[in-house]
Amino acid sequence: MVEFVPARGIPIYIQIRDALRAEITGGNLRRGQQLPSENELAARFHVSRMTMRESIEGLVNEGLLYRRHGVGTFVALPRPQREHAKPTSLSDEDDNEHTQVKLLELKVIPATPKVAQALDIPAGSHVILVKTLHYADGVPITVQNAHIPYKLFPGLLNENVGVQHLWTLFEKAGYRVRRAVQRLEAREASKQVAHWVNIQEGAPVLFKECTVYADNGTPVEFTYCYSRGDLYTLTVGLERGRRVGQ
Amino acid sequence: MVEFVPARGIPIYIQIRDALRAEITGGNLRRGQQLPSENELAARFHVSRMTMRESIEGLVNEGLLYRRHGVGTFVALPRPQREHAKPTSLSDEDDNEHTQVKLLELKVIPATPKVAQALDIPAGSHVILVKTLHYADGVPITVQNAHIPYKLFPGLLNENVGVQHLWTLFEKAGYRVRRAVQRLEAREASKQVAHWVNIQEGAPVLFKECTVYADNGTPVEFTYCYSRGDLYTLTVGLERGRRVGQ
DNA sequence: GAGTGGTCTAGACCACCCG
DNA sequence: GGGTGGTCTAGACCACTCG
Repeated sequence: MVEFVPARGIPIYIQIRDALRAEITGGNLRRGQQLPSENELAARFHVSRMTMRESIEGLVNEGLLYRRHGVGTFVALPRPQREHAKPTSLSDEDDNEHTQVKLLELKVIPATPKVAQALDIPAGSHVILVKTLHYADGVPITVQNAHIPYKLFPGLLNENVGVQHLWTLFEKAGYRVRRAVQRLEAREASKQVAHWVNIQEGAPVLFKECTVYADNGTPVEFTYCYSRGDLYTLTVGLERGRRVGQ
Repeated sequence: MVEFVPARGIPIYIQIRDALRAEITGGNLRRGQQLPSENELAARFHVSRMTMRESIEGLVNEGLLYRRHGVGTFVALPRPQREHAKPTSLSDEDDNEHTQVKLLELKVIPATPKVAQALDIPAGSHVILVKTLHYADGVPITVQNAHIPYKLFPGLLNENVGVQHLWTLFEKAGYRVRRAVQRLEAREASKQVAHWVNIQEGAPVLFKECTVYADNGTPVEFTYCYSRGDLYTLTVGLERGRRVGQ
């Protein structure tokens, strides 16, 4: 935490933040340990205290540090799991190498009333349906029906849908994905779902409805998912808002 | 957004933030509308630009505004639902007046290995078991088994458990609840669960495991929940971290 | 009282976007 | 080029906690 040569091009407060994060996750700073005061850190890194605070702020938001007014700044425990849970457009943890995705259908259809409402478009508008089957270790786990407003992404049909996350395509089109709302239920498998994921009709499935929003609030995706109850666990990290209402 | 008399005792940036939030949610500022520049707002509220930015920052984090470098600050759509989803220690949306909670059991037991691991305490340590049944509109929906390290809250047994959220009790004891991790599955109802929520054995239930952490990273609660699949929907808001990795 | 984090100022220069 | 947000400074005073 002593030697520090700022690079050009990258904001200093981010460089300091990265340096501190490395110290913490690397184990040089132990859990519960108190950091030097903001003034001392600012002097050590040769920046103003405001800049130093900006660095610390980010780590507090990440949950790596916490502050106590009038006392000091401390190292929190390592993050329990995948916090800052990025909402993902697929089945939430499909990033590892043991998962595969198979494209079942890709076509333009009129939006059902429910889909239209979720996407905030007129009922019957064109939406792109992306139906996929998701495997883990070769076993089919999840059937997913994603709906995307055709107007927002008219070029989507030419892209490599199913291979990349839909999100990647959204960002290419200039929509920064920011929020998602999921609704979760336990249901009985319909005949169709049972067929796809290879279980008995009526067996429990985790049903998920998910609406994804860009940072300007536009809904960009509405998805139904059906996952095998016996093989699928959805993990969600929740965080309390920062300084909200205070 | 013009007249503004700062009150004493409350930080100005919070007062400005509240004023702006009211403008937005009140509908005076429409979605997509551009706000005056930071400089102009600072002048209007008679504060420095840094203070003005602090106000805006919070609203951006809440998702009410978004910024575009070199362009301006804009009003996002109203929040889709209960974003900033506070993790709640109960079944997640038990705040309204149509829900009741019945205390089934309250006792100290030795921690099972799984509970001990989740709470980061030695196996067999004392934990407080709070078993509750949650009703919506008079219908039993959820059975919950909450486990709390006895060492952290030795006085909990004397409190009005079951009436207030456990969280309230945590905060009284000086633990600020900050994060939670939930694991969700669809399962078949066991005979016991089926009995409590009045469904057939084998019917689908939403199973939830939840670990709750204080802001210093200490696990304060580990909970199992079983909810009727046909009547219960869990809604979760996800947000992308701010400036994470950037 | 001494030290900490919390708030706030009045400037500055930079990076980005647009016409 | 002109306006926007992004970064940064070198101070100041306040509110909180603890010994």
